[in-house]
Amino acid sequence: MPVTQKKGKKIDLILDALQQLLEEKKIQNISVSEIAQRAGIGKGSIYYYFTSKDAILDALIERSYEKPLLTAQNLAAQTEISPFTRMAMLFQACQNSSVAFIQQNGSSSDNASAQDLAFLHQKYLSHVISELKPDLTEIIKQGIQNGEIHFDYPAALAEIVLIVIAVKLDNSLLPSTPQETEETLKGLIALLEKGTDIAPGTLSYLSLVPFV
Amino acid sequence: MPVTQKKGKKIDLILDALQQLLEEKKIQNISVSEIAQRAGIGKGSIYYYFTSKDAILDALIERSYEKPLLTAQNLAAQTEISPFTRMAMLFQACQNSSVAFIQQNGSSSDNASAQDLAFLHQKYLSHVISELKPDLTEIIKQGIQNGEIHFDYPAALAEIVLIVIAVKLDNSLLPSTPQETEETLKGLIALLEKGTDIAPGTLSYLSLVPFV
DNA sequence: AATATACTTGACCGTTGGTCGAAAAATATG
DNA sequence: CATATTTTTCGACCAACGGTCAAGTATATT
Repeated sequence: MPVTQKKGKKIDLILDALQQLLEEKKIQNISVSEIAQRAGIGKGSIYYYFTSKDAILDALIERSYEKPLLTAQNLAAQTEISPFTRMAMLFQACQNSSVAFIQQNGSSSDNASAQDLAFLHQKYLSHVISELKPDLTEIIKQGIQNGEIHFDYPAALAEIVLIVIAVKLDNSLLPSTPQETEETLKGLIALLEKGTDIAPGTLSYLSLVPFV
Repeated sequence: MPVTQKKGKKIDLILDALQQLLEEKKIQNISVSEIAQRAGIGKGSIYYYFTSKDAILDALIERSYEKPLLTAQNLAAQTEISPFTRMAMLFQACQNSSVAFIQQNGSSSDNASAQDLAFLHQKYLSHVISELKPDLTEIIKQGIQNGEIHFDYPAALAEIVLIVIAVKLDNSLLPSTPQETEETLKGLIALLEKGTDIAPGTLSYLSLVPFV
């Protein structure tokens, strides 16, 4: 049995504990001792595997997006599928992953300003955008080669789309009503279709993304 | 001498102290006692004016953007100036304000992961986008009426532009090299010009915005 | 002068993130 | 199997934190 396997098991135990606790309360109100207790290990052991409380959170977010990110990479490689379909699948893959613990948990007993989740959200946004950008860029580039998309800055376009969608999807940076989100999304689609010479309606699937 | 005046003086003293300290180190490494010490008052007094450490930060950010936001509102009202010029002025006004303490301070002796500034940045982004949105929307609406801009979702367009620019300007959510920022910006301009039937080049001033 | 109100303060409290040395478990070596 | 060596576990411990508070001082009101 390889060492990494065993080490991984313990690490997963800790991450599971944190993930559980995050569904109950906010990070700022979760102590390292609490994580240890929930994981059924001593507090000291936590610091054998992680350098800081922050590092645990980082690892959890990374783990949560391992699978959808892999999906994204595979998607980027499948050139026989239309770039738009692949984009749609990419966004779907993100949606379906365990973003659950990112969502607001208003039922908690403890109340701190909504801003307390800043850590989590900042990390989520940062991670998902930067990881997805290369794949989406690749997809767009292929769309340009196929002549289905007309635009000179594929990487920039990928980043713009990801930023807007991720920020609106997160809904904590700029809390919005579903109507407002819908409007922004429509605007983005209109801008993209007109700005990249895509046939109107091609991108309409984006509005089907199950926001919040 | 009105009471609010005196109270305001003390509050400004506290905010000044925090602003100073933020130029030296990260919030997580700034203690409330330290703020009090720098402000020349007792720690207890801080809690006479603010309910929490977080609230001090909120107030500082709000104070920092009072003037540029006022400028933005005035700008929105001046219909005789071209909407593009007003947009440029708006972005300039934001740049010139005291965003200094938002910037990364790599020279500090203490080292925590860059993510520690999450609070600050989250609040900065949230504040500046939501406050500027109505004004930019108004400017765009006027541009549409003038026939200078063609687009069906002015509010959405304002939000999209603000999100992308603010996120890239902040440069902490998605740390980028100046070249990458330049590329994204060029892409945004191209997308806007093509997507809203603006004459090419009209928006090029955006690339002059002194990014980081 | 007396009373009431607005403001100031630092000692104090409960908790926290993180350290540490020792113990225990696991593994390797003979 | 025993012994040596490394890896892993642990909770008492620490300094430091955010926040409270009762007691004090200034200021205004009568």
